[in-house]
Amino acid sequence: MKKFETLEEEKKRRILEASLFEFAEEGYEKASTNNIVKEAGIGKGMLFYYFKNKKQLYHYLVEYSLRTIQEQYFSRIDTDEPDFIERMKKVTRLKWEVYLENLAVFQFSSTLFLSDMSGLPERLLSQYKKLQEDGFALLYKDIDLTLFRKDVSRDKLFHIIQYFLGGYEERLKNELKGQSVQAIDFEKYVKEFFEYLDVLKVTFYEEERT
Amino acid sequence: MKKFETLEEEKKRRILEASLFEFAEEGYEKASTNNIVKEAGIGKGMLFYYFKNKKQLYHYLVEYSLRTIQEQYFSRIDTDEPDFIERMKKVTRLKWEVYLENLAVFQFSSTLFLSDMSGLPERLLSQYKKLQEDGFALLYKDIDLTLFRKDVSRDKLFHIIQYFLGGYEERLKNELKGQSVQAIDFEKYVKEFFEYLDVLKVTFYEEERT
DNA sequence: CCTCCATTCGACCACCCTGGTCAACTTAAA
DNA sequence: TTTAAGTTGACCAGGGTGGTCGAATGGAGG
Repeated sequence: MKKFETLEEEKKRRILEASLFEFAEEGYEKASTNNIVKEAGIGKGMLFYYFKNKKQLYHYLVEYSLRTIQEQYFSRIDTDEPDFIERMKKVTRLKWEVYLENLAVFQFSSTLFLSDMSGLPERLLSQYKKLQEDGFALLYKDIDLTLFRKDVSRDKLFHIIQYFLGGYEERLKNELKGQSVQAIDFEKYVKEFFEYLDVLKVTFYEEERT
Repeated sequence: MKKFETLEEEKKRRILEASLFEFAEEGYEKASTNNIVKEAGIGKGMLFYYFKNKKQLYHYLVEYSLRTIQEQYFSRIDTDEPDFIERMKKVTRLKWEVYLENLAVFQFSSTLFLSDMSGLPERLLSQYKKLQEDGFALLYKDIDLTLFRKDVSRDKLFHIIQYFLGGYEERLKNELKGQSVQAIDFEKYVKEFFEYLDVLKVTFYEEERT
């Protein structure tokens, strides 16, 4: 939609943010265009001047979100780090940074990925598929497997770390819910998180050969 | 509500289940009494014959859920097991069993606990507080701390296990979403889960003294 | 100054759903 | 046959829905 793209940045930001949050919280059907225009501070008519209807707005948001995640997050992951746990440190730190700078996009996406996307246009579906593949590869490519201890299943150690990351992230989101982004002492949580991963290094990696 | 309590079991079950699911999925405000009566297969009038209004129905569901979790789950946790990981095995197995037998209650409760409960009557609030305290004690009371290895923070090992449990549970819920309860090969997941915990025993507990 | 057109607004539309009521009906017991 | 409890769904006023459109605004070009 050229009309929307050429808008001044600030207004664009307000409309995108309001729309992403509304769809994230309510889902497609129940999201209210009235709420969106109220939150974005524009007249009702403008939304349908920029986007021809609710569905087209939604598709625009999906594309925008997938692109943002690709550009801001995935494309910046450092796959030169062969130590799995060290890579997880870097990946997670980057993820949180990008998350806090793009709250609306991430919240919209996390509900999007859980929802039924089968109704989306082909172009968006393949864009999503590519994102999945990239994300998977970036996490596991060129990992040095010899670091792990050998008396238990390496796959299980791998997965335990994954589940731990998921659980920790969720607790973090719950704890920070409602706080303003600026008020969050980011480094404090990074430090604590790294300490946990260091414990996993001691317990999951082979002992240092002296 | 005496009217409702003395109903035949089957009808009671249908109404409870329909209500719990509706409130769980939509939240209090957006939950529709029309949907509930349709799903429960009763006339609109009956719901307001049993419960004087929407709010009273909701309060009844809260109390019912708290009571169910207390009776079916918490009161059956075995606190004689001093080995933390072994206790987690027992607790989790019991939790899953009860979860599958009371899907509606657990789904309602998990949204309830995340929501703002400050508007609830005092009686329900203190009932909830008691549940929290009990749950905490049952998980940590009389644990044998000497089993853990001593070269890393015991608290961190504790928490990592907690986060792992949370992450694993969430993945399981996602994987099983949409499947009918009967179709689930419960034991398969229990077995896999226990294997993970055994890995944690090897890595987090002190080596056997020979 | 006027003209023109892109931009902006919000009142308005027909439609749908809401929590709750109530007159009418059925059932079952006395 | 009488009485009361149980049950129904049409109905209500109120509010929200996605989307439209006539009118107002503002700035550029003549």
